Amino acid sequence: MWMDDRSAQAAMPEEAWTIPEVAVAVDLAILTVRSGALKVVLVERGIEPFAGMPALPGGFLAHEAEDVEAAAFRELTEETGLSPESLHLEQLRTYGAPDRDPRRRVITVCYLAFVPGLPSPTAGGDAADANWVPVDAVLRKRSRLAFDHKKILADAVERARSKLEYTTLAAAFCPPEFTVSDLRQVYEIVWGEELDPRNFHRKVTSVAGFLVPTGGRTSRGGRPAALFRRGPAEVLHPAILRTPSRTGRR
Amino acid sequence: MWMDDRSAQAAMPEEAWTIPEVAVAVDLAILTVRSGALKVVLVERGIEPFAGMPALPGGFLAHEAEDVEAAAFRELTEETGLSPESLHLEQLRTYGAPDRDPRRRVITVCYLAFVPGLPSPTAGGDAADANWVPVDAVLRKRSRLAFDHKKILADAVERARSKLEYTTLAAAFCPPEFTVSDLRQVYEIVWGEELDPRNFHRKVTSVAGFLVPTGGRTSRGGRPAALFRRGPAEVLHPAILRTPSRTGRR
DNA sequence: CACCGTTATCGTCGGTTTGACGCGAACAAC
DNA sequence: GTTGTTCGCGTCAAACCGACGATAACGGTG
Repeated sequence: MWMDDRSAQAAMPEEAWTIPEVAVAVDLAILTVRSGALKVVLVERGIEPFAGMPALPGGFLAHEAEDVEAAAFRELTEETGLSPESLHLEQLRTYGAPDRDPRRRVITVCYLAFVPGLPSPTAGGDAADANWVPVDAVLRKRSRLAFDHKKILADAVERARSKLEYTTLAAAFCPPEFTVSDLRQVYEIVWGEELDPRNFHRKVTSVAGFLVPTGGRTSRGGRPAALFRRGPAEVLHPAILRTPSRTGRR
Repeated sequence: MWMDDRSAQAAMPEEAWTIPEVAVAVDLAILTVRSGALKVVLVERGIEPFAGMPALPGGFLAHEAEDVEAAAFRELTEETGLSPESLHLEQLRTYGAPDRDPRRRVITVCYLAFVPGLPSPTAGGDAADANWVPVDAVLRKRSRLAFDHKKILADAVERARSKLEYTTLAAAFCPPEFTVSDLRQVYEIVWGEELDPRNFHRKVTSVAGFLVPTGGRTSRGGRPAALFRRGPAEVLHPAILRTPSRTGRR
């Protein structure tokens, strides 16, 4: 407590208790849509524990005074080379099980970055490798990640999926000019679910401020499709919900 | 990082850098519905900093190995005397701004407890007082809380409000047998918004598994109302949404 | 008992959103 | 021209919404 802890430390001589300090880390679930798949940046650990095993990028605070979110941005920049200006970076959750690191006590504040256009990560430091990896392969039963990173990744993916329901974020994964089909593919890739092209078209075009028609058209085999640019809206009104069977909630 | 941090520490001699350690606290937004109002447990700080100022209950980890969620449960039990069996306790967010505590670096993992039937808190330790306080009074412009606790409380209240939209939690704040009006009052109190009794009645009675009629009736002035028990459902299908004007989204 | 105020419950109405799906338009390839 | 493909419009029934009228069933008052 801010005040002395009156019950847990009551039996202890007062001068024996000092505020415990633990190592604080940040971990990053950096997600993107690439080559038709939802992918995450994984590094291969070069040192123990879990040497050789894939893990989420992350690290300890650089110094005692570093802001946690700043540490997340710093790690993101270091791992991906991305300049963090136009970045969706949001706190996911803090994982603090006492045994999550076999060496010592570590609690990790996890952040989710779900952004397009990131470059390929470059392995460095104690990371033997760093790559974009398809999420569905990582989340399969047999696949393993270091620490509790598989659970963290699962939480991050669920958060990313639900963000598409309520925000216009999906359009950011499309080229500057894109068709409704391009946009639909982003949804299908992230949700892992096929959507009816006609109903999807009706929904996205009826949300004010989501799509701005450019007048242009593209053709890729069938009837030419109208081109759109991203509109000013950031929230979807109404939302584009997944089928309830896939989420459990709602 | 799990591996050495290759850029932030690159300029430093390798042996000069050790993993920084910070104090980790938990803070609790313990919300309930009491005497017709949404209330939160606040303590009055007995020591600096912010001595004499109201604050959320919370505290540092008892020892280096204590689980974070266990620390939250421990603090909850200490402050309220509640046995934490049937408890909704969920992680809200971690607040880690470097200057949030004027004395030293502290990051705090915040939890939300939104449960009925808690006893009155008993002040102790360095807390000069502990009480249930109406949330709306605390969130007013002129009101102040220690540290960043006002922001934390605002986040907690928003979370609690949205939980009523998607879950059957509100029924837990009603007696074992209750009327639709009892349930509606919970919604109105938490949301700070009046609801149409007729539409509310239609909605809650049409959600499968939410309410189970007991056959009994109560009378409190007007026409006797049917009595219900809580049903097995935990999620609301369809959801009972607030009017969009109050939330911004949707 | 008649009446009234109050609350509960049912029902109606028009509007919106939904999923399922038919259909023709507009292209490319052959 | 024919075929295959994608696109985009339209239809339909079902679900759901907010607004609100109407009635039922009390307790209280005259």
